Amino acid sequence: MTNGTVPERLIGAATELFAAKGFDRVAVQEIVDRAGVTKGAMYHYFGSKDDLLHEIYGSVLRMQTERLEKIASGDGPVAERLHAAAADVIVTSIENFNQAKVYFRSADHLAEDKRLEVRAERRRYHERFRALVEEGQSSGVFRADVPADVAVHHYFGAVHHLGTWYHVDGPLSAEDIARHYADLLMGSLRVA
Amino acid sequence: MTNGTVPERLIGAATELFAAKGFDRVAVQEIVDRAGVTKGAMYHYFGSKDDLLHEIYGSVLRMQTERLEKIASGDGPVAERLHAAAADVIVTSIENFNQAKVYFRSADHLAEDKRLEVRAERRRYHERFRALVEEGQSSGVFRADVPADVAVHHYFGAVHHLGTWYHVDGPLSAEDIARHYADLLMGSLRVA
Amino acid sequence: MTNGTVPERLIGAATELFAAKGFDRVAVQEIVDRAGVTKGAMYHYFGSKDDLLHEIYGSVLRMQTERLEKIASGDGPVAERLHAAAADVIVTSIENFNQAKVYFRSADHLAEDKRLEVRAERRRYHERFRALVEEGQSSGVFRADVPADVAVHHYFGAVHHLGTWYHVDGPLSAEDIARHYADLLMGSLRVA
Amino acid sequence: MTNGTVPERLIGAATELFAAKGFDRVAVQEIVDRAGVTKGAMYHYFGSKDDLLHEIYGSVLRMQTERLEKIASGDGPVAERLHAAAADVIVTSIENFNQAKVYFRSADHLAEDKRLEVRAERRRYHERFRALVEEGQSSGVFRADVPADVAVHHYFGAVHHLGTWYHVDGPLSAEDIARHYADLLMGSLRVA
DNA sequence: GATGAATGAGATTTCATTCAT
DNA sequence: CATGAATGAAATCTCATTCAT
Repeated sequence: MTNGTVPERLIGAATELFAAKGFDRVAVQEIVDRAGVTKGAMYHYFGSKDDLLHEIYGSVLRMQTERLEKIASGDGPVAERLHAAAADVIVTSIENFNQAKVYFRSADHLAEDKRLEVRAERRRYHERFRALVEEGQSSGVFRADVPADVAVHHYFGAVHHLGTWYHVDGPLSAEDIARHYADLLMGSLRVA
Repeated sequence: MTNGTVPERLIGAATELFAAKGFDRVAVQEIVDRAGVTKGAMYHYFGSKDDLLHEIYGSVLRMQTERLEKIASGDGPVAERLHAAAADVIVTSIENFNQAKVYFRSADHLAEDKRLEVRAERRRYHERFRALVEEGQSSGVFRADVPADVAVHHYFGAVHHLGTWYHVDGPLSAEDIARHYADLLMGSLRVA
Repeated sequence: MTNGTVPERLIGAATELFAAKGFDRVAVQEIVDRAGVTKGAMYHYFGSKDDLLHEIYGSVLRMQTERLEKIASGDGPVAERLHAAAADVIVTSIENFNQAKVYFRSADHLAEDKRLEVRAERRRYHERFRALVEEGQSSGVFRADVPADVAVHHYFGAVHHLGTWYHVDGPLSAEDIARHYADLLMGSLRVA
Repeated sequence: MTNGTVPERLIGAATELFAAKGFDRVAVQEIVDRAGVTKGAMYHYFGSKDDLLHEIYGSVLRMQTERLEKIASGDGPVAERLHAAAADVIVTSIENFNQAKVYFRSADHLAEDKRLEVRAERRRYHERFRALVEEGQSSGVFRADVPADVAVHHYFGAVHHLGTWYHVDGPLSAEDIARHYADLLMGSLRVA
């Protein structure tokens, strides 16, 4: 972890450590040791340990929001767009597994102001996804007896949980999981 | 929080605080203050802060394992038993929401020895649930193109996520959520 | 500095150090070293370094307020009461010289809430003293062409300055200084 | 604070900040931010943060010493010269209120070598003022039962205290205060 | 002349745990 | 049974200063 600029190395070290042990279990000293710099350097670039988390958090959130936006606003049938979106979030989460793990498990460790900011962005993401589900429900493609909100929470629960059981070097590739998860989602929404 | 025996009060206080803030954000002092006792008393009954978590953790796990065992070993059709199990875990999680939240989010905060013990128990639970799914797959009631393991992880991801969005005083009752979640699971496993 | 209870030793050590070097120049570590305890012990008894200052500050302020109250509300002629009050504050400041030095120089190092509390108390003290001066002015014993407020600030400036030049083992006793200072005050207020 | 040469801007910024918060509560970063330069620039012109204080300190001291010298060595009656000197120090302190505040409150924050230098200069100032008082005492114009030293300390205590209560935009002008303070001094020295 | 990244030492505070009573 | 004083290690963060550019 001694390649790249100092801030990059710090973000990298923090990502690995937060992913492995959780925000509260990582000391600033560990982060800077792994990045090969001193604490002073870290506080030169980041206002606080929280800032580091916020940065990691924000970059995942931004990426996933952008991708969802692009996929959701495509022009295929809604079932295809939802399937693509559902699979894409898995693939990108696994490709950036450490970042995603940090994102999935450290939501509530941000300080007040940043928490609000992030929560608003998350809500936008959730709503965009829900809109896809609702679109399918209105057009009769998806079952409508389950609230779209509940279905979305259900699915993202599954996604967030990936971090606790999936192993990159296990038998299932990112694409396998993506396909299975998306299939489960599509199946669960099929009209009876 | 001044009713019941001292250990009960301590468990109660710890449950509320761990659920609200997460294990690492709660000081032993807060717990004993809320329980109306002193630190000495806490260390008289519990060996460590970790022990307190372990206790809460264990009681949820034990209860859910017992209930799953009873439901899974019933004699109705497998689809009914799976639906009942899936709904039951939601209802009991919501009925003991704070305990469940602690269970859902503080898995990795246990010390090494207890972590192993708990992990083994969790695995048994997971395997019992998976056996139900496999039973349905073998008998052709459920789709078999998605590994049972993946389906179970998918579902319990959704369940664990409840703690981050569900509110007891919201518009949906425990039974509503239970039915929706179980329906989504059954739908997702239906043969195409 | 290893006699007395732990909080007493801490207050004692802090008083000496704050008096000698000023609040900001004293590390908590120095205080606890001198008191012969650990930092943990200090934070067991005092919420912060500020608290320690507040305690010292408050005890001086309380003592001087009480003494002024008693002297001012006596029943001799106003000139005698003012002279006694002016001399008394010198004597007690010198008797508790370190405490007084801390009080005189570290006013603005308190945190916001405590600063307001202390400022209010100081104002009451100032006003009680000013009332004495005004009483003498109304009754024609003191010159009235100098605002009482200004005269009081003038005198207490002199008093607060004691800490920067007076030495307990110098040629002048507390009583000498007290008499001279009070004489200067009385002289300055004499009608022309 | 972006007019003047870089060193001037630095001195200006430091004066305001030291006056407002005290030397130890001001970070070098704040000073350079307010002056609109970088830390490198500051260390180019000044050897240390201490140096900045020393500069401010020295300029007040030099100015007041010069003015006292001129007034004291005039040829009017000693009472007039003392009154003029006493009033002048007030007026110039208020005209340069921030500088004076820094001077009044940050005496002991200088490093060893500079502290000695400054202390010597202060003593000369004190002695020149005391000489005036003694001159009046010898010639019988002032009371001689109070040591001149004590009277001078008394007066400069009052002067130094100005920084803690006087507000430039309050009801009393610099000249008002100057007159009152000088009157109090003269009154206090009058022979009984 | 001037920059600003980086240091390294030290600041205050927190906290799970122990132990004499 | 229970107390609460005390520990000691570690946590986050600050800051004057240096130095390669």
